[in-house]
Amino acid sequence: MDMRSLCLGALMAGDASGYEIRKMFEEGEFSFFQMASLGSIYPALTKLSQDGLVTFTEQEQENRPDKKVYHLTPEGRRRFLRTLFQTQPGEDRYRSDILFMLSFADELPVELCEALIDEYATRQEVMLERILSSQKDADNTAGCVFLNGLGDAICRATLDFIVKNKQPFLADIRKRRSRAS
Amino acid sequence: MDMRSLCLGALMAGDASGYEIRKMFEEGEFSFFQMASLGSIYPALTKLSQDGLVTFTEQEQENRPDKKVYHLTPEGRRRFLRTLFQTQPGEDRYRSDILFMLSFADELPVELCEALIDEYATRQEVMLERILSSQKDADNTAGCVFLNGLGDAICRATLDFIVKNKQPFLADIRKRRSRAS
DNA sequence: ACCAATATATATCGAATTGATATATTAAAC
DNA sequence: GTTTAATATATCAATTCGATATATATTGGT
Repeated sequence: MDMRSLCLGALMAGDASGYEIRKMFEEGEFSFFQMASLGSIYPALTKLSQDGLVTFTEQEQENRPDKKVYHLTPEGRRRFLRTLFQTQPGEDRYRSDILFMLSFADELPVELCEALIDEYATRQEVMLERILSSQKDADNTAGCVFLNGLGDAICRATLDFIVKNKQPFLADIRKRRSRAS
Repeated sequence: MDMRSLCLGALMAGDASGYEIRKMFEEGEFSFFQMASLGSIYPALTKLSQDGLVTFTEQEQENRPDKKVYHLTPEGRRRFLRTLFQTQPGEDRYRSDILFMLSFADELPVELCEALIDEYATRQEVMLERILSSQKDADNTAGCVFLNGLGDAICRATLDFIVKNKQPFLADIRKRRSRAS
């Protein structure tokens, strides 16, 4: 899914500036399964504006830089929904430095392995907290309710696995190491 | 984690060609939490070779194009491990077109929502199958055993959630739709 | 027997994306 | 009173992706 479609999707929920769209991907509704940086959002919005799929009004704010608030045109809305109908979704991609590093556990000090696992667990806890607070919102769409539930289940399964397997894993490394020496 | 470090990591397990390294990220051990395309692997190997972190021997194969088999130098190995010690791992990133599309479930036909969920479940089943067959390997490192277990747990939690929540979710969409009309 | 598709293998290149930085102002924290 | 974080847009070099070119062998279908 290209950045222009992602921006159209973000504007489906209502008007927003580029900065606000980034927040939707950084902290908001989309942050659990998509991402977008400012360096890709601004050019995408410019292009969408040229193509007539969005319009913008420059809002002068007191004591703030001007804000360009983008708004989906009917054609933009139609185009986005058509994209959803027509495009076969790309493959999911998960990228984790921590898990990559942990795959070399045999070559690392046990303390580092433990630190990596703890860091991974902490991040999952933070994500779970964010999901739980998002679940409290009353105005969630059906899709958001489902996706929050899925995220909740995955985080819990991950944390549960770590609680049960961290110590056995570290013991396994120590055992292999003593056997090798 | 940049591509050069990923390639060094791939070569930790043994000598490999660029094509074989891609397979490690596409289908093999790393495929669950990292990715790398040929267009980034080949330049990275060239650069690593210039920097003396890897060497390569051109193997003439009968009835096959020549194969450049890359080999980690002691310096390359040291550099990689130092990278693991020093770099604080980047944030995990998950990107899913299907889940993004499902967040607009309220605007989509119920049939499309169901198809998207089914497709998501199928992909998870395929991944689980791959993890299970990887778990059968006798020569797995401690890290691989742990990571396969984690992947297993996450896939099962995901599939379990879908089994329990797919029909209620579709019913919720239908209910909201009838209420709106 | 023949044709298409898949697999092995390297390499390149345009297009897209990231991540950092520049610019400017305000609010909050310390 | 000074630094840090937040709001806000914009640009740009470096990186990465995805597609394509090139060449050959094997596999599978008709």
